[in-house]
Amino acid sequence: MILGELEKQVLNHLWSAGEADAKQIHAAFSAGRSSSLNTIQSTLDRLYKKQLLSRSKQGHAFVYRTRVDREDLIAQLIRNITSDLVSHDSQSLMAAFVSLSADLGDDELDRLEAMIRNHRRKGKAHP
Amino acid sequence: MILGELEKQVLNHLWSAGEADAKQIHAAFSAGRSSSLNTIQSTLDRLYKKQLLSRSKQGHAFVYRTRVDREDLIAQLIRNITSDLVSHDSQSLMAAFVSLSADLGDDELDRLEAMIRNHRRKGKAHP
DNA sequence: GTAAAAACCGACCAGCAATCGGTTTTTTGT
DNA sequence: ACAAAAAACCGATTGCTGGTCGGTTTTTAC
Repeated sequence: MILGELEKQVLNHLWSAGEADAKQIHAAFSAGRSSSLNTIQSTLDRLYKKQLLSRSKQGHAFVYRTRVDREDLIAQLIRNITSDLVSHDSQSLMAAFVSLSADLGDDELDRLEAMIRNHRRKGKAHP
Repeated sequence: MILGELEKQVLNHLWSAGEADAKQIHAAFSAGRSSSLNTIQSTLDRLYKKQLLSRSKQGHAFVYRTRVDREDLIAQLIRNITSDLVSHDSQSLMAAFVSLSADLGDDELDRLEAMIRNHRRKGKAHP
């Protein structure tokens, strides 16, 4: 699965806003990016069909919410894009990630190491 | 930039073989995947135009080589696919990666930590 | 110099994101 | 209940990219 620009922006908005309907998103985007309300609706529908959003009618219009966490979606996208490129071992992926984090500061590296430690603990506690 | 299946397979082959011409790749793929020699040539040409391959005439035909390391390409793909999704902070990307490495074993986590340490040293030594 | 091999050109199809006009359905206000 | 407004839905178009080759030109080899 691949995501377009507008789709990503809509997801971003929903991650920070929590929930919104097409009209609200259109209003929020009107400053800067201009897409018709219909376009926003189509995009929401596409994301809904991709099962990245859930929706329910609250009052007049559909209100959309994300169905995935940002990190999980990113992880999924990475998995897709790198499949067939990192088949057997995870070595390349790890190396790629380290190279990717070339501009990480010391404190960010600290946090990453902490995450790894935490991940390790969780793996042990929750087999 | 996004890569198709065949493009990835061609890159994989070149990473392991070192170098090859269209005919050799076509021959290597003939068992399993079947694409015409022309298709392989087109794919090589597309990758060449994307500057992912270099080529030179050795003897009769163009011989292609990769111009990027596997890890660097993966890193670039990740950067592209996640742009606009991880703009301001790198936190999400790190979290995504940790979630991505859910199936990493202890020794792989060890290696990852070693890579981070090494990366840190390099950053200090080479500012 | 001719025949084989390779490169190149151009075309076509498929899939997907973005775009939006127009129509139907639903909601709302009187 | 009905008309107006809002929202959802349908369908079409455009643009881009990968995969696929046929056919033609250029290069190489004998």
